[in-house]
Amino acid sequence: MSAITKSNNLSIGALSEESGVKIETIRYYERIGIMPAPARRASGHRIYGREQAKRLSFIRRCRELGFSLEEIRTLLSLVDGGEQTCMGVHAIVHTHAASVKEKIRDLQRLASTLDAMAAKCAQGEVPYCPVIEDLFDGANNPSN
Amino acid sequence: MSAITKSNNLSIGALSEESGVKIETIRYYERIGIMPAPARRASGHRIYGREQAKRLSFIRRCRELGFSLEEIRTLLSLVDGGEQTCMGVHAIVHTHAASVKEKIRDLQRLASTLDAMAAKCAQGEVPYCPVIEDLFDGANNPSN
DNA sequence: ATAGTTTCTGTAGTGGCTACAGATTCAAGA
DNA sequence: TCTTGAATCTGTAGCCACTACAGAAACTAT
Repeated sequence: MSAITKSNNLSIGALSEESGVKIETIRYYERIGIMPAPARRASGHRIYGREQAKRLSFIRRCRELGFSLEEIRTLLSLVDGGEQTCMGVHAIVHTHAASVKEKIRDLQRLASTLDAMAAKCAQGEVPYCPVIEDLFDGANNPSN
Repeated sequence: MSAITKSNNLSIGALSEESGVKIETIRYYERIGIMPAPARRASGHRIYGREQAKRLSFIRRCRELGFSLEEIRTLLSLVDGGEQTCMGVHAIVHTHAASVKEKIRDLQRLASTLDAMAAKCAQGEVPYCPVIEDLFDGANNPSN
């Protein structure tokens, strides 16, 4: 909205605030080569332009979607190299979506096991707990 | 089942095999104090007994349920201190279950966003991708 | 001039392992 | 007994994606 915050010469602090990415993280991204080294003032302070601000926001959105920095690197290299196709992007998105869904299934299994445990456990204030017993004696092991 | 594998003097390798926890991880658990330092042979090789084997299996099961080592440490200190109550255990299990469920919700939101992205993307083999556009131009930002 | 904020570089810590390197020790066969 | 190969030992460094410092320099405002 405000024209001021969309200035063309951003300090790292301004960029941080605008993008929601912490200063240290921005420098980290530069160090690992996922953000390009920006121009510098005579003093050595970094200055960023619109281009870089967009790139950083792209990275942040991808991170929020759970993409790894390696995946993001690949995505960005497609863009940078101009070899970007829907096919390539789709493959990455699809693979990532599949792994997210797998993780959901894992966690759902976990959650129901934990609920079952908690249900057993809630009953008493006695100094012996069936949950601990189960975990110690191998509740998941049919041979016991 | 076999009496042999349930021997009383386990080498670290035997313990590893029995518990399904890698040798390096067992040593790591010892280093961080979640497993007690075992007896040693004259040569310095570690020897474990039933007690420790049970403890390690307990830890492994807890890890499979997604408990952090800190949570496990707390659980174990309740057991070790004899202060174990259903209440205390229940609190830990319940808190953990809640955070698992929260993570599930997060991931479900992610998954549907990713699906929506993939759906847009699957269409063409052209060198411009709507997904990349969205991510670059701030699809989630209503002010754009 | 001075105070307070921002930025700079470099390094180390987080969790939960995992992977080495290089030295010893063990177990089994000839 | 000797030898070979497997197991174990210690210690350190790497993984991911940051985060948190320390100490110095440079900005901004009064």
